[in-house]
Amino acid sequence: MLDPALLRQHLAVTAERLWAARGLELPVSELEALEAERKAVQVRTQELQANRNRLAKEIGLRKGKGLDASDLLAQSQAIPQQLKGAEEQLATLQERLNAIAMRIPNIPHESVPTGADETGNVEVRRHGTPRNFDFAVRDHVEIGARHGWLDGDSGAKLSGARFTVLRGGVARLHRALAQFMLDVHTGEHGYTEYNVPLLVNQETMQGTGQLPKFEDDLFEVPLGGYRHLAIDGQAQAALRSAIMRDDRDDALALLNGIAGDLGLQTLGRVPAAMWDQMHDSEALVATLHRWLWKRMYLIPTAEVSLTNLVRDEILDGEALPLRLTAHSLCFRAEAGAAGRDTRGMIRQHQFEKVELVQIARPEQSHVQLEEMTGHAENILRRLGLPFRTMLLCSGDMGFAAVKTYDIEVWLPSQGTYREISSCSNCESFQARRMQARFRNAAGKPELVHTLNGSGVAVGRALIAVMENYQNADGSIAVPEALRPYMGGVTRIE
RNA sequence: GGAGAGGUGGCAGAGUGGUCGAAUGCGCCGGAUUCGAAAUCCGGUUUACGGUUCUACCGUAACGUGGGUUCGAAUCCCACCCUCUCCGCCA
Repeated sequence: MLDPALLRQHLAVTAERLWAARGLELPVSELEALEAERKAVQVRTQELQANRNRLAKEIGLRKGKGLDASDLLAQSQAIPQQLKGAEEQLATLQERLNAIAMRIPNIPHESVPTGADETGNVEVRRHGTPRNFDFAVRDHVEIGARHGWLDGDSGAKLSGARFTVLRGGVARLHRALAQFMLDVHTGEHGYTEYNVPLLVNQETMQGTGQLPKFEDDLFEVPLGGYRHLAIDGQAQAALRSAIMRDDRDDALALLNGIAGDLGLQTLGRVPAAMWDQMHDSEALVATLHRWLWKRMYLIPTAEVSLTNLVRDEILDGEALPLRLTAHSLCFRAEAGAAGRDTRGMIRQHQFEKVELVQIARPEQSHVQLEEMTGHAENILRRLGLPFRTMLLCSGDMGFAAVKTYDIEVWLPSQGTYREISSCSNCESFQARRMQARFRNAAGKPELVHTLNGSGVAVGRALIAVMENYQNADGSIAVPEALRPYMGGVTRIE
């Protein structure tokens, strides 16, 4: 989330920057109107609250002394009702403002080149020379198929498209890669190893920015199973009628009845966005599920779990930067990638990754980004894989980042470099959502900067090793660095 | 899944309707004392949001979460979440 001050005091400039950098149009007039109203309503609400408190305190004082307070009591009678209206109005406004703010991406760092898409990315360095093959190069699918090492058909049988079964020496090589990466990061780069949950709640997904905007990219799991799916038909009909009559109180009562039946927490008021949806949509049941279901999400990257470890914490400034790493499974719905990279295991619904996360002081974070990118590059160097490092342009960066380096590994079968790591500095964007802070020199809590990077994607590293280390006879040489993890095996055949 | 206990400031822990944002102790910071230290004494020590005359002041909110009752809720009522203990099941 951007600093709210940018959306209040500097809205015009902020809108310009977002348009220039990411081609994003801010709803400026809507924000201005909501903000003006919020200010007025908040001031009025707080005045009413102050008034209530003053009278209640005075009543308490008088009663304590055994004095009569009936005049004050009479004055107080009307306040709760006025206050209820004002508080609801304020909550609705804040909800609407927040819903907009939570969907606005970060503003790129000044060192980031402006560009619309990946063609605007800038190569910053290159390492290693692609090998010359004196035989026809096979891609990882062909290499894997010969001995059943990579089995896409079985993956499809068990699960569907974008799943692959690994077998034998290649399965072991995959495991060796993950072990090797973890050992390098913990042993040489100063990271602490973590093992984290793969299934996380909504707050966690909001903290790192996957929610609310990118729900379609995630796999979700209904909590407590599918029995919560059943919504009584009569209750539904009654609710539909209340919505048509625009009767909010009745709708709320009915909603709470449904929530109670499902064993869920009841609502104090209907959230603004939910009310809008129920009004607009014929698909009432789908809307109810969306709002009432308790669900968890499979992480698309361990960045989510690792970064959220500092959510709602005030860290000791002396301890920064924190360096965290984890090897984890990652799950991605790949909703927007239909038809892309359908061959082989480049783009899977489930894959493994060793993730790097740093929690840094603001003045250090850009130095830390360079360092972390170096840590990821180091893995490829040690594996003897050619790569290049790209500075992403403004239009190609992710939602939360201010600056991102992609590391691309050479794939001989494609004759090109393919992304194997992405290292980003999010500055305070995630920290603000998470309320992740440290105590600065003045003793005041200040938002930390968060960084994350792949160190690196295990599945893609496997592909890169298979293709770059293939032999004419279809066997695969084991890179020097991995041999200790392969029981000394030098060749998979 | 069954039974029970419990969730309060950095920690421990009091508070069962009204000067309670919250006693007390520990910790931490500053000061006094001391050659110095310990001990002792004194003072201070949450966060978020908003307003403004914007390194300050004023206000609001927060005692697991969300509601309700009330002029007034940490305290009463309801729902949910989480933790702990015992039993059952299970990798």
